[in-house]
Amino acid sequence: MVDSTRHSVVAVVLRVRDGRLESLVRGVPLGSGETLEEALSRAVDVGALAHHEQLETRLLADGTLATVYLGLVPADRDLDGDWRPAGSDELVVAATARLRAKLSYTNAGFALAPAVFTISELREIYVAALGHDVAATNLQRVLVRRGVLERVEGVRAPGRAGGRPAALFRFASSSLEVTDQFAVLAPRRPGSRASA
Amino acid sequence: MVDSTRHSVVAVVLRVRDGRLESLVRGVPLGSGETLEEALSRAVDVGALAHHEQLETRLLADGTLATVYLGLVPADRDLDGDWRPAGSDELVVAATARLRAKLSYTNAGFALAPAVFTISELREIYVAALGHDVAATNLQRVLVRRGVLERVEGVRAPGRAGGRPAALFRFASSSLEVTDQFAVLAPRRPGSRASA
DNA sequence: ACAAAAGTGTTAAGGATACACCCATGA
DNA sequence: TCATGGGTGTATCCTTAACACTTTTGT
Repeated sequence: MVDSTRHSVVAVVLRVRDGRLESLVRGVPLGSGETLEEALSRAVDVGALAHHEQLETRLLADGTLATVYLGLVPADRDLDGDWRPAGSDELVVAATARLRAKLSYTNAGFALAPAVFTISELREIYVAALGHDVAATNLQRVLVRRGVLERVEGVRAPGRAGGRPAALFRFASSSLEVTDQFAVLAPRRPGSRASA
Repeated sequence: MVDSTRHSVVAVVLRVRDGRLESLVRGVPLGSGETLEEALSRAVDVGALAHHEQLETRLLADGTLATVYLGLVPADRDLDGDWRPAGSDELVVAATARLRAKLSYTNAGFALAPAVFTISELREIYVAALGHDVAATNLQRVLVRRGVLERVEGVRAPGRAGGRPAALFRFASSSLEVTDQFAVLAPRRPGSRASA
């Protein structure tokens, strides 16, 4: 047994700030007898992440075997580091792709949004993360229908330009849940209304 | 640097045989300087797999860090080994879950089906892999609509009990493709008919 | 009154399941 | 001609994007 391939854990963290998707990449070598999750928590403050999941394990250019994680930080939480616009870095692209997919069929938005928000604010986050326009009307309808969003007491006062006060919402759950079962060919499930 | 955590590559291979989903699990230690794919090809005959993809990397009970792959073998190809009914093994369960998901939104069936088949035969494969009943009518319609299946010349003669001869089909592609863009909130894509 | 922002009602289109019915073959 | 397996036509349901219209505020 030679001291063969070195192994490391890389965190690719994403957040939306000022209407832009930003990324932060950090890696640490995997310690002897250390868990992947333990190494991850050395690489980044896991407490600041509302959600994280493993992406893939790949051989980096420098010959180390890296297990890559995707982490998401809510808009109202701070995590300092070298944040950059989510660009063309290969790992960041993979992480972004995963995020976009999950925004479509899970409640992953909870991990990017602040605790309480208006539909307009949520729309900005989705636009930045998805990279294409999203209609506020449909965003609300889809997420409410799926039981992902819940109304919160009160409204947000309009700005200096006026306008109707906006209703406040929050995500019903703060852990990842699949909300759109894309199970084609499945028998029709009769009483499949939201059970909550 | 101690000779820290050992790393291995595990192949979880699935196939459908006699209407049942079967699994084969094989693992090898990752050699020094060896690629994950190289180790995989030592663990199993990759040439017999119509498709394979990485599942996850996890710490096994014995303390080795294992990168797990899912492999799929077509019904008309042979790969010997200790095939067992796909059961409750944790890795096999994870692999089965991934397979079921991919059967819904990709053309993954190509990796389980023989080169040419009737809809009935394909239905048996889907039933075994998905674990629930599938209507032949809808299976055909969904897959043909998506451009996943193609007609092949000729028909299969009926058995001794009679019946109409069955049309033959094949998969249009033999590499994994996403056929159902579950992209909710996306603007309507106008000319998105099959481009082939 | 008017502009601006938010929210609701309604329409239309597409995808998918279910089911009734027609087709082709062997005995 | 009847049973059997295969295939097509059609109806219905559901989800969702689009858009017009109403509501509520500030100036």
